[in-house]
Amino acid sequence: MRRVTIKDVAKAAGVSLGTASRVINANTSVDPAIRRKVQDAIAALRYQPDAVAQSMRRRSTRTIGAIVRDITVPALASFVQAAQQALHDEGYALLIACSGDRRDHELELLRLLSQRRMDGVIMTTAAEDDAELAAVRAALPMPVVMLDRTPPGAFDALLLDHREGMRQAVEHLLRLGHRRIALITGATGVHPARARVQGFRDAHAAAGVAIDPTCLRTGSFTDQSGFLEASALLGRPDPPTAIVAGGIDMLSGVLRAIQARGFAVPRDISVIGSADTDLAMLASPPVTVVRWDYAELGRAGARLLIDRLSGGAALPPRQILFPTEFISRGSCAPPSRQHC
Amino acid sequence: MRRVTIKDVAKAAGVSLGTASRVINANTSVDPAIRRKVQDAIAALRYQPDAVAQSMRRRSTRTIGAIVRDITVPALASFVQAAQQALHDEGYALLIACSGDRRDHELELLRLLSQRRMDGVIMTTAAEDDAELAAVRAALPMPVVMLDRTPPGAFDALLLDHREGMRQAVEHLLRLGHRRIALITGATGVHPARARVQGFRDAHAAAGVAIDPTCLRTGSFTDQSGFLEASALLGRPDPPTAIVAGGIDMLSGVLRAIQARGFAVPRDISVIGSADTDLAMLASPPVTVVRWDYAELGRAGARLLIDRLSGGAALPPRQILFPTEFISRGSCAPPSRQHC
DNA sequence: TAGGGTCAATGAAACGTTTCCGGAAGAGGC
DNA sequence: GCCTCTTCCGGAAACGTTTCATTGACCCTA
Repeated sequence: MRRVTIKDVAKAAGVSLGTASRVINANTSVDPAIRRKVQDAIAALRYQPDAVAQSMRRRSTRTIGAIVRDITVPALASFVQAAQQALHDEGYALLIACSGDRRDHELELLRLLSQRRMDGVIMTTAAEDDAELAAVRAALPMPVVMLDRTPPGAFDALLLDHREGMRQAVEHLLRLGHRRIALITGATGVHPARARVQGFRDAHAAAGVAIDPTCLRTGSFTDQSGFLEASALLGRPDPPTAIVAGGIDMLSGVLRAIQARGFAVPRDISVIGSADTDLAMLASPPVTVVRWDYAELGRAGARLLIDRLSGGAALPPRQILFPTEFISRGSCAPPSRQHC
Repeated sequence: MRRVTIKDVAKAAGVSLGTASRVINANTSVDPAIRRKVQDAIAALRYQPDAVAQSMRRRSTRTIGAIVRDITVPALASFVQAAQQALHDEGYALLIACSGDRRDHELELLRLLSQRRMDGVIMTTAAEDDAELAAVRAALPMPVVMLDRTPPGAFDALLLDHREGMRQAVEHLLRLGHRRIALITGATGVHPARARVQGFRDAHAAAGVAIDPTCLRTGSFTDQSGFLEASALLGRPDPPTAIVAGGIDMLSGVLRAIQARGFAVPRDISVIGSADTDLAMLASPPVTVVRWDYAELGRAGARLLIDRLSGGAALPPRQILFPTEFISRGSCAPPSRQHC
């Protein structure tokens, strides 16, 4: 059973290929009677245009590629879902790929997306300044929207104000009396880690409190890293009295480490997370977080891409900064005396 | 700057198109010297085959479509991620689409995936017996793997043994002395809800305990539904002494309802969840769950599809039943007297 | 040496669209 | 009644591959 093509439609309607195509794409004028006949043929044959052939001819796949660290992270999943929905509404589909924040995976995926002729790409990157990554990104023939990254070069970007969020979080802890605050975040080769470290410093500087450099842990953004760093911190003779998890999926690791050590939150240690989740809301006590709307980010990313794809190819790059919000819940308290 | 095509490669190497194609696809024999020349040309020009043109000609996109209820649900995200990884290893990409468990969304997405000539589809469905959905599914020209669904017709399927999992969970509660146990799950038009209800009945029957039909809530699988049903149950004069959340993202809703009512787990009410999550593990007390390996499911789904796509088109449909595991944690206790 | 058989390379067709170009037919103005 | 303009349709080219049928060269055998 052969697939029914536009040729079949044309034959059934007794018109030429070109005419059939014209009524399908409803752009130019065609005689109403003939249009009618073609539409009837389409309906009768259940004709569906072949998207691959259309892509071939139009040189556009109407598909966007997304490279994301790990779609298992709820925040990233909502981002992807929102982007997918917004893109869908505009007739675009979303191809997803997970890099695991690994440089070589990322390289391979970029190659893949370009070979598959994506119309656009939404991505994070494992390292903003890696030369090879930068070269490949720059050589990409389609528009790219960066998610919470600011690599050198002219890219549209969705940025979060982690700096201010972190500043508020640390300010809150300092006000409570904490003087040994730890920050666990990712490598400073990327915007969110850098911005958080800045906010961390900002708050300390404003309060005139010195930072213990060994309490500043910049490794990787994973849950596992959250667990390891927190375990190490808590195992020291002079553990911090508060830990800020500066990564969207690090909170669970930090909490596990705390649980494993038998520490109580917030009596023995105060905790602040980044990005809101079921876990943060329903833990007991509920966890204070710096949060933002990831779904809005997804929609904005789609918007950015669609703008570029519908005529705005030469627009200057736009970087949108999204606010973060400090939500105080029950996981912070003044430090207990024995730890001071 | 035109894209470099195989024609450019052929010209640069001084051979014909066909020859260039043959060395790229390395299938038939070609003179070593010529092969060398072509490979040099490819490297020099940085030629990348155009996947769209290849799809066009080969009649295969090497792309799989996934229709999933909501990728924000961690269990589904790990499924998707595992499937994507396994497919990627075989040279397939994954196009994702979220149906929100809405019948008409699902219909539209199926149309979309067929129009885009996906090589295969992995999907759930909002209703197994809906006539129109069934017709569209059956008319799909590519292999389909069902995720935890058993619609009529011959489909490969990944099934979970929710029945046995639920039986064990309820047995556990009955042993603890509970006599009013509520089950909140999705509509019985789909396998997981049906299987859970069966397991629920199995356990009661085995213990000779009667079921209060008003404690059997089959609505929809969402978090929100978990909240609403649990709120309603807890607001009754004779609330159940235990609630089983029979859906992968219902636990948070149920816990929120309990929290809102001011009930304590497990003193006032025992809780069991379905599918393991950070939330279940890190809540206090940690929540007893029926769990399984969603990533393994994803890999198996990819396997099923790849088998069919590489020669096994005529294989009889395979339905794989995956075990569930009952994990007892701290959220269940004997019912307190005042509720009995 | 003629003829059959192999091997490798060429050229062309095909995949299913869209779009451009030319031409036919009809309408309208003088 | 003729010329021009407009409208609409048909035919064909093009998008970038893969693959099929041909062809040409060469070797081996009778």
